[in-house]
Amino acid sequence: MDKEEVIKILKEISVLLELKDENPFKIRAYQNSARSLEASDIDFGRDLKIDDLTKIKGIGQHIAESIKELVDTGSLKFYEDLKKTVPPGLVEMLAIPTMGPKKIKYLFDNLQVSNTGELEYACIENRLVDLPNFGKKTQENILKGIEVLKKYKGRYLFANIIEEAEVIHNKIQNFQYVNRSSLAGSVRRKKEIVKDIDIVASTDNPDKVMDFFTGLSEAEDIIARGDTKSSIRLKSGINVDIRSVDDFQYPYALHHFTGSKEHNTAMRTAAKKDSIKMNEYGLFKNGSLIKCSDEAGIFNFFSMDWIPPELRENYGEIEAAKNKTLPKLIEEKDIKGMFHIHTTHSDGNISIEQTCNYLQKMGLQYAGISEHSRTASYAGGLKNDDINRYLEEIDKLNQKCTSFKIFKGIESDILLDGNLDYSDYILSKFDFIIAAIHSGFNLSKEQMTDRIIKAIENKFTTMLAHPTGRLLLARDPYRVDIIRIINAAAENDVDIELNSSPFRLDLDWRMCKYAKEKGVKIFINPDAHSLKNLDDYKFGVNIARKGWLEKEDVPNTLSAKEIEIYLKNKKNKKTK
DNA sequence: GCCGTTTTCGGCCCGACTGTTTTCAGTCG
Repeated sequence: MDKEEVIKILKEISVLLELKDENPFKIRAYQNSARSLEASDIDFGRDLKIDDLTKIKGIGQHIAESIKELVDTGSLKFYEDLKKTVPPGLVEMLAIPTMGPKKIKYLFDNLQVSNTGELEYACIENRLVDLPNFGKKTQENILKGIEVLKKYKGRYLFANIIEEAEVIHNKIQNFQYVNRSSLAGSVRRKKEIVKDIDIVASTDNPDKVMDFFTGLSEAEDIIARGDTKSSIRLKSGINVDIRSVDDFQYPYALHHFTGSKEHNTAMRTAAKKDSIKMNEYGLFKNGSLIKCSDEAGIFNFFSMDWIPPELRENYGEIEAAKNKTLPKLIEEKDIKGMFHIHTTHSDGNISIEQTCNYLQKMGLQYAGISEHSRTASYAGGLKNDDINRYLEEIDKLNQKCTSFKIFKGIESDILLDGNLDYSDYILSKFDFIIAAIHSGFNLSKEQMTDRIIKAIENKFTTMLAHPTGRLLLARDPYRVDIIRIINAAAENDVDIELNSSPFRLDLDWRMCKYAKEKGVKIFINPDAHSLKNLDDYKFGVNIARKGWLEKEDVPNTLSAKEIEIYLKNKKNKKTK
C-alpha cells in the first residue's frame, strides 16, 4: 500500500472515530498523523521501519505500528473492525452543510436515521423539531443543506477530472484507426466545473473506434454504444462521450462539440445572415460544403481571428474576433512569481525555504509569503508576538539567497466592522497585505459589501483575497455586490486576487473581464498550504484566460525587480 | 493517541456564529 492510501485511511479513521464520539484528542491524533505523513518525505519503498515513522512529529508508537501493518499487509484490523460499527450512510451525511458528527450520531441513536434519504424524510415529517438542542430552524437548515448537496451531484471540479480526461484522450489519439482527435466541450473550454468529458475523433473506421472506446479499462459501465457516438461511465461517476466523424468533417465537429451552446448559437446566427448553414458536419452554401482544413479555417471564412476555446462563451468574443481585437491571453509561462502562500508559520505544511526552493526550480523569481493573521487562530494565525520572528526569518533567507526574492506579507482578516485585525504599526511592517473574509459569512448583501469596501479603503490593503468566499460544489458565495467591490478596488488602487485553488477559482472569470475594463489588476495566487498547491496556479491561469486577461493585467507576470517597485510604489503612494 | 517531562501523567487551539437555550451545544474554518 502506498503513502497516499495510508494517509486516506488515517483520515477516514479520524472521521469514523468522530462519528463514534470518541475522545476528541484521539481523533486529532489521527488527523495530525495523516497531515505529518503528507508533509514528510519518508520513503514507503521497501523495508519501512517503525523507528523511522516515530521520528516524524505527530506519529507515535501506536499509529506507526498501524501504518506498518497497512504497508506490509495491505489492510488494518482496527480499521476494518471500526468500519463495521459505523453505517456508511453516516459518513456520507457529513457532506451535508450544518451536519457534523454530533448531530449525525444523535439522530442515529435516537431516530435510527442512517443515511441522507432517511434524514430528509425525518425532516419532512417534522421529527427533529422537538429533540433537545434541535428546533425548527435547525431542521430547515438541514433540509436546505440536503438540497445543496443534491444540486451539486453529477458535477465535477475541472481539477479532479482533467488528468483522467487526458489519459483517456491520449489512448484514443494513439489508437491506430484515429486520424485526428481532441478533448472538446467544457473541458476544452477549461470550465471550472464540468458535467462530462467530450472527445471528438476522426476516423475511416468508426466501428473499430467505438469498440476500442467502450472496451477501455477505465470504463466502469457502458452507457451507450452507437455507430458514431458512444458513452461510458468512469469509476469517479463522470461520463465520457465520444463522437466520431469523417476526417473532412473534423474541424466543424470539433468546433460544434467544443461549444458553448451560446457561442454556437451566436455563430450560427451570424452565418445565417450570410445565407450559410452551419452544423457539426460543415459550413454549407446552397447545399454545398465550404472546405475548411482546421478550426482556424472556419473562423477565417467569416473574416474572424481564431477564437481560443476558453473564450467561446458568447461574452463578446465573436465581435472581437471580427474586429481583430481579441486579447492576447496570458499563458503559464508568463507567471514570474507567486503570492498568497502559507507556510509552517501558520497552517501550511511547508517551510518558507522549501517553498522558495520549489518555486525557484519551477523557474520563478519570487514568492510572497502571507500567513494567516491573529483572528484566524484556528489556522495558527500570527499573534503580535510572532510577527518579528516571522519577518526575521524572511530577512535572513533574502540575505542568504540573492537570486530569489521573498516578499513579506500577511493575510489579514477583515473583521465584522470592516477593520483589519492588526494595528497600522504592525501592518506597516509588511511588503503587502492581503485582506480576507474568513468568518461572518451571513451578513446581508449590503452589510457584507460595505464591510469589504471598508477593508479596500484601508490604506495598507494591497489586494483582496477570494472576493466571494465560494467553495465550488460545496458552498455558495456569500451575498456581496461584486460590481461595487470591483469599483471600490479601482478607486482605491487595490488589486484583486484570482484564487487558483481548484475549489475556489475566485474571482470568477465572468467578473475578470469587468475588473480588467475598470483597470483593476488581478493577482493569480495559489493560496498554497503545501508544495502540491503551488502547481494550482495553472488552474488560475485557465480561469484568467477565460476572463480575457492578458499578461499586462496580472502583476505577478512582472520580474522580481519590477514587482518590488510595484509594491513599494503602491504602499508609498497610499500611506504617505 | 501523541508529546514532553517538574517522565508514566496531564494537556492537547479556539473564536465566531447559529440556534438552542437561559448558559450551552454544535459547526465551521
